[in-house]
Amino acid sequence: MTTEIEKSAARSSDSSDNRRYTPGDIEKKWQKVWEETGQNHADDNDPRPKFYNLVMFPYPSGDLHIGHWYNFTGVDVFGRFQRMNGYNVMQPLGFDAFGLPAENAAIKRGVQARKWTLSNIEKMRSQLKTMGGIWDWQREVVTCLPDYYKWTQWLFLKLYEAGLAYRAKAPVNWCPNDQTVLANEQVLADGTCERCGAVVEKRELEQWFFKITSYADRLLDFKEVDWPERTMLMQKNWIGRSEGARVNFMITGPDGQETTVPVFTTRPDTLFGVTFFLLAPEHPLVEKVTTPAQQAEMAAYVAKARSETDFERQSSEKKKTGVFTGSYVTNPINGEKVPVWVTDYVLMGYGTGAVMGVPAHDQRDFEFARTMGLPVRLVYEPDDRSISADEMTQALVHEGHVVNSDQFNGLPDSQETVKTFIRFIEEKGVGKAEINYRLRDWLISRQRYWGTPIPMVFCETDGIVAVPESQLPVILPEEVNFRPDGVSPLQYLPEFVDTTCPKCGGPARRETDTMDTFMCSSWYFLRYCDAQDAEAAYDRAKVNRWMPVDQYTGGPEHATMHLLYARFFTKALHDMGLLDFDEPFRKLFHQGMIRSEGKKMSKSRGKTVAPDALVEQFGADAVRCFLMFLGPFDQGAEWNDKTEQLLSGVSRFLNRVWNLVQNAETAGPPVVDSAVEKEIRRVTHKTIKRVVDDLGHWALNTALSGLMEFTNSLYEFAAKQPGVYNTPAWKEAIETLLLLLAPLAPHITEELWQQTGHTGTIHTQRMPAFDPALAVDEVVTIVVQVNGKVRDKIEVAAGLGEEEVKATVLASPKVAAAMEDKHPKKVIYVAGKLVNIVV
RNA sequence: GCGGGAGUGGUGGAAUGGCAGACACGAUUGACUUAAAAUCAAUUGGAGCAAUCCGUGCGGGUUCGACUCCCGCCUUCCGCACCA
Repeated sequence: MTTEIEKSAARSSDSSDNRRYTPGDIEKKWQKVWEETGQNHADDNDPRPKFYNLVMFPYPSGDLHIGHWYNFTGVDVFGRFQRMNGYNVMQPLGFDAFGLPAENAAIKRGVQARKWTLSNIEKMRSQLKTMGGIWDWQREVVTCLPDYYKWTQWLFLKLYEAGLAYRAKAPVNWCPNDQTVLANEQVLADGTCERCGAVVEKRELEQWFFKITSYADRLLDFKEVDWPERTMLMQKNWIGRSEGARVNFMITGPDGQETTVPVFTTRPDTLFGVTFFLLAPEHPLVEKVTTPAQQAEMAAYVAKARSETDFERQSSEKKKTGVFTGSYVTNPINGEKVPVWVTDYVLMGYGTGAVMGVPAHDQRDFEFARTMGLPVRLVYEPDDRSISADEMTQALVHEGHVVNSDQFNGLPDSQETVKTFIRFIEEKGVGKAEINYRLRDWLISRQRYWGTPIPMVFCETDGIVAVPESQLPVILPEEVNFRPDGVSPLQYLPEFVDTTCPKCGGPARRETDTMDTFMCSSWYFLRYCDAQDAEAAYDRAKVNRWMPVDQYTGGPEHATMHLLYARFFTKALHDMGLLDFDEPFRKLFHQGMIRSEGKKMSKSRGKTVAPDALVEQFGADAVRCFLMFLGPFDQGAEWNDKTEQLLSGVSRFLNRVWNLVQNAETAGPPVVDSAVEKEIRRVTHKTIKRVVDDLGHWALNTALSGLMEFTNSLYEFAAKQPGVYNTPAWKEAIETLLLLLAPLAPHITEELWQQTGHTGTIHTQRMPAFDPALAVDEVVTIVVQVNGKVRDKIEVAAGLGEEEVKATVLASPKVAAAMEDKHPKKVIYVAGKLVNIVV
């Protein structure tokens, strides 16, 4: 008889048992060991094949939230998996450290942007270390430090030398209240300033651009990459290639002077249908061709268009508006004169800023014609019915055959017809075939302080002069005063602005704009290959050792920004002879995002959840598994009150894995039952197949459920036959479980690996090899259907032939009952799976 | 408007055209406990006493057989959006 006190004592000693799973201690212990043994550093000279596992680096916003953890855990699981497949995995991390939030913190709270950023990095790095990732910290890059941005400046100079950087006037977002330029992200969807709510205006400023448009066609070529279809499609749409023609019209101004105005059109086959001509409000000819009688109305219209936000102006719901210039243009194909109008639906930034109006066959032109009472002339007619221009309610697009077009009448609506027209205008010398892109040149100037200074000076005698390489880096001053007056605070620092011209030695001013932060992220993956190089941006041999990136992981929101810029950079550097390849990222994967209240979890958007408390309570392994168990990695997850409940499931699972190993320690001697051992081996090898496949294609949630099922069946084996403990098959099973789980839960598996008598780290072991012979089923369950409905399930020996299986099925009483004495018309047989009897 | 995803129990989610709901969460019950937590065991899509029937956003179709393929819708998320 045990007393209550004794029981209680047993319980409390049980709870302090040192064989209990205590993630906190285990995780700290192993993280220290891993760091000391340097096992996460990828050596350049390692003979194993390389695997460059890259994740989009974070912005150091202040603290690491659960969304970061989700992202980085998935990447780390994949990297660890590849390492266990025998690769020399390089998995670096760094910080994209220039950008607006630091500057806003400086303005609002008076902290120095640099200090704010570096302390955030410090904090995030230490938070990140608790997840036990294989980040190669020796390769860390921080883009706001001079030893990095020196080379960003150097790359700018290289692009400038190659003729890929130029300076031009361009409109920027201007807040009249704050007296400052805003980034596009700071302009809200309704066109107001995110800080003060004032309506944002456009201003023309001299800006630096990169000629990304000259790479448009190269960027449309995806032959060398294995990317998600949708990402390539987004880039294709963004680049927006359209084939067509440039056609020259002749405007006669009020002074009688003639000026050639080209238009771009994808439909030169509708040239006979032109009934008016349109100019964008910003078009340089507007003032010149407007007659005195129209001047006042035109000036008002242009001023209004300029003051409108892109959002207001580009709404397709908006009614068509416009003003007649009073002038006429000559259609080169038939010599007809048509009126020239100005309208805001023609954009200065696309094509030539001038458009030929073909209302019969373009919906926008049709609406414009109806609003302004302009004529509509059909140059295509449907093949099966006749229509009249007066009765049309919408434009006729891509239908019928050519009419009212002289010798072209009767041609079908086709690419061939378009080409026929292009040949004609080329022969006449009034135009030529042309390809146009939606893509614009990349504007990299920012009237901001916290960014890489543009290494250029302005000299009165020599004009724009590049800072020589030997004078790099152009250091960004740390102490500045912020004044909300629309210019970079750098302009108020004479010690920064005033310099001497590198060419003539005379007085010169430095460029005070800084670079778009996308510049920093367009080459960081190269710097990781040689992060500590003080002599060069990167060593060619080292970059060749690691590039291209084998696996790149990041959010889909970067499809048309960062991913396009980085490809452009790589191609441009390749063409300058600075790289041996021209595609940076071989494989791409977009992880989903953790959302709260439907929106991406991020500090700038409000609510975030910190992982620290969860890690403290359940351990990093449990949090890692939990996040990966939420669903497919590319789907992300909604974070709400119920989400965290799922953590207890994986936490229990890890405890069960732990206890499974402890139970074997206290179990008696093995009792060998060859049939049971065979069964254990079968389950083990089926699991290897499943989990390895899943880990290989990012199905991390099902990899985990496979391991849970495996663990559950091991418990069942042990419950049925306690003698299985410590049999060779059992040991193989436990070893397999630990190896397969290691990428997901690195700490507990390392600890148990040691406990089960292994030496050396589990993480550099190879993944267990799948042996198909051991995974073969001996007995299979055949599903029996009658007319497609399941009526019975029959167990048969796996090798049984078709006829024997059918005979067994037909002998089933349940099947007989379902068949109701009818004769089988047809019997479908799927080997090892199913028999369907059709009666 | 165009392009691309996604719609499955109370919840997160599984399912090479072949047993819908694996694996978990939650819930209910039981064991252990003075009690709770933890753990273990059982049940858990709906209806029905049952045999059985009904169920993967909606409507059609292909097929012996459809969550899966095809056509037409609806809802929702993402990207682009007056691009000539």
